[in-house]
Amino acid sequence: MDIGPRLKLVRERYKLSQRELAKRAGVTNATISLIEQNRVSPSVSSLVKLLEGIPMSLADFFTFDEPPRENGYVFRPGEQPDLGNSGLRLLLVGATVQNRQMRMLRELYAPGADTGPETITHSEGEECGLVVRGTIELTIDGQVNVLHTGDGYYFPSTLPHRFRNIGQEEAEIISANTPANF
Amino acid sequence: MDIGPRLKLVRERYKLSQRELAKRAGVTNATISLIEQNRVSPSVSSLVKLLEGIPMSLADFFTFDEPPRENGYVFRPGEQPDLGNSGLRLLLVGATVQNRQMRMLRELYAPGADTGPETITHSEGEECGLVVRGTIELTIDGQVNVLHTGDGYYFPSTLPHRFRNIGQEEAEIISANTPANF
DNA sequence: TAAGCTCGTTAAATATAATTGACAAGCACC
DNA sequence: GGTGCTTGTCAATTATATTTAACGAGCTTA
Repeated sequence: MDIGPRLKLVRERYKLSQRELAKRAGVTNATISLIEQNRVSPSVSSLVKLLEGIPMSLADFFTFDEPPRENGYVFRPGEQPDLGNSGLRLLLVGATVQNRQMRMLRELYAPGADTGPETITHSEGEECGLVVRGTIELTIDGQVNVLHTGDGYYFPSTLPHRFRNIGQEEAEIISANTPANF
Repeated sequence: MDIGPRLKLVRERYKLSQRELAKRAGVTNATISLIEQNRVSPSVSSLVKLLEGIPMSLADFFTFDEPPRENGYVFRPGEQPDLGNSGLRLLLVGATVQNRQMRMLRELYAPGADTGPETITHSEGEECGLVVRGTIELTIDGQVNVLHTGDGYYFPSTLPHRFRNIGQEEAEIISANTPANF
């Protein structure tokens, strides 16, 4: 992932010159020039300063993508970036949507795939989903539920939770959460 | 956003010691120690190396958040009331949730089923969805799109829109919209 | 008890990033 | 042509990050 071109893209999209952004971010224009040429790899703290000058979050920056190709509202499978890791694919619907209010994911769990032995907790928000295929063990606040095709869930993101594919085949969930930031 | 604790959280979730991760990532353990204490702000290139050793993408890392907590959160098919009409079933996930922030529907379109010749427009909100099965013609603001299995959409509810099953078989969409009231 | 391992931390040396101060190219205006 | 402004780039200095090499704490085994 080259930070340089990406930063340049973002900066130009916001119609800022190197010097303008530098002033807002509290760094020098030379820094931006070198970063955009990939001649240095900025420290995270510098990158944060730059993004605050835009402004944009780190998460937005790294999930930033080219503007929509069709009419901007339809997202084909190839246009759904994978936010997951091995055994667990998390395909984001609407990747290029800015300032989103919610996030929809197509979640594909390999047999045995797991969101991790430790549960996940967020500081706010709600999430819901529906099992399209397979068998999922969903643990919410210590309570274990087994979900089959057609079963859904809806819970506050503040509760610790964990997803696990306990079936022999791949499992698929369509999920949505709000607000969009994890 | 403190990188240090975040890195530590991620590293420990993957049950790696500083030295183990250092070896995989091709950096020294001292580097990881200093980063996790926020005594230095790593360069992006170093952070990338570390995440490759886990492995995890930058986007994942920065959208990763603190874990959670809460329950009666699972909804079986028989507990999903139908809000639709003939030819179009709209099954609500999480019917008993109070003061919901969003609404998820399992939408089942009989062949030819239609949300109506007139388009729908709302005063606010966003909606997104994913086609799980079948072929749907989605018209947004006059633009016609044909969606197949795996295709998704995300658009502001203020745009006039219409869904129609143009396939020979039943089509299924999982959708979410926010806020929850139509 | 001591040897041998792992863990995370640290001071000093080295490598890299950020700033300072300058340059040339482009453009507008007179 | 000349002045003044903007743009992005660069060399040398300074500030910061990373490595090297060490330390103490904790644990296991002999």
